[in-house]
Amino acid sequence: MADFALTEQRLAVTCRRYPDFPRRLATLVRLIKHIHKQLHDEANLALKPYGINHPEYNLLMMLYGSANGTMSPSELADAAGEKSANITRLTNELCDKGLIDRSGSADDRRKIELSLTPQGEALLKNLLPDICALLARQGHHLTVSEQVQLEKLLKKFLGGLAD
Amino acid sequence: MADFALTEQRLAVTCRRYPDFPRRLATLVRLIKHIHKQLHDEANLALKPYGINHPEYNLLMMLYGSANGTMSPSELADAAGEKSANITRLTNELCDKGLIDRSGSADDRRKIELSLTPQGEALLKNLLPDICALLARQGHHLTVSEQVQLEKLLKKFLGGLAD
DNA sequence: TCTAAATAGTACATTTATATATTATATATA
DNA sequence: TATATATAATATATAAATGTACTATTTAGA
Repeated sequence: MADFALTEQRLAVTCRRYPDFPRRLATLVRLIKHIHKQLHDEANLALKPYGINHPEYNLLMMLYGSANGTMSPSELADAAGEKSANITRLTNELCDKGLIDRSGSADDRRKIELSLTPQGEALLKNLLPDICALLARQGHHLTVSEQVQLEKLLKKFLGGLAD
Repeated sequence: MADFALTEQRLAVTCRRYPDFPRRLATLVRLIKHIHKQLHDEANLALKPYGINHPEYNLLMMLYGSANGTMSPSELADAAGEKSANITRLTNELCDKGLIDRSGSADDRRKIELSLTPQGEALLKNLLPDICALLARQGHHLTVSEQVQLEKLLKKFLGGLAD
């Protein structure tokens, strides 16, 4: 892991050179970046044996968690935090792999409905034990109450970003 | 902003379908992803008028915060969380823009030393007020004590990811 | 000293992501 | 109804990031 102490050292130098620099907030931003990168890399590694990568897994899980089993490309884009143009490519690949299905919507013919195929569901059921284990391992340093607290603070942080 | 409530709804469905799914940790991971994306996008937007993007800004700030004003490409890669091959491209561009300087190291001729040019420093001093304002705005929902608490928890979380 | 292994950086090919423009359909309003 | 505007999805071109292989130099060990 990239030692975060070095980052803090750099922030100290930065504040010495530019005293107005908001050190605490900058620290938070860099922590988020480091954590995100680490989570992304570890997920990719865990998913490789199953032939998909992290963004693809995310799309599958969005569908798995949808209320009625289908989502439009733009809903998927919003849910997964991907640009809609990227969704076209990713869903193409997932279709090619036989993991999801495309079909035109009846009530709005501009829309497309995406859904998991039986193979897609089977793949998820296959890999979820590994992913659950990964998540458990990634969080094992935190007590439940710390997780709750962290969730609360992150939600508040995210809430403030919209304005 | 993508409403996080929808994400929570999807997680609820997921847990109903797959009860072993570690909902709390998955929530944390998705929060980190959402926040990271938002921070990244907002930074890019703020930096656009200055002719650089977020990754380029990060590299400049790593150099700005370095102890002696120089870093090697691999140190930069480590600090900024970029792959070394990507650093070559990014530093090429920053050189072309006249914002950083490349020079061979005297004691190890495999190494390259990168440093900010006067123009690079000037650009940073120019844009830092905007960036500081952005950071302040992004964190304005959090009290100082919440920021401290969040930093503590994120550090603990990051620490557990290395193992 | 000589050779093998390790390290630093980059070039090139490939993959992944984004921005912009285009097509088709739906909605609102004159 | 007719026309303008908005929305959904994608195609295409461009940009950004990654993986792999390669060169040059240094370090370690026979």
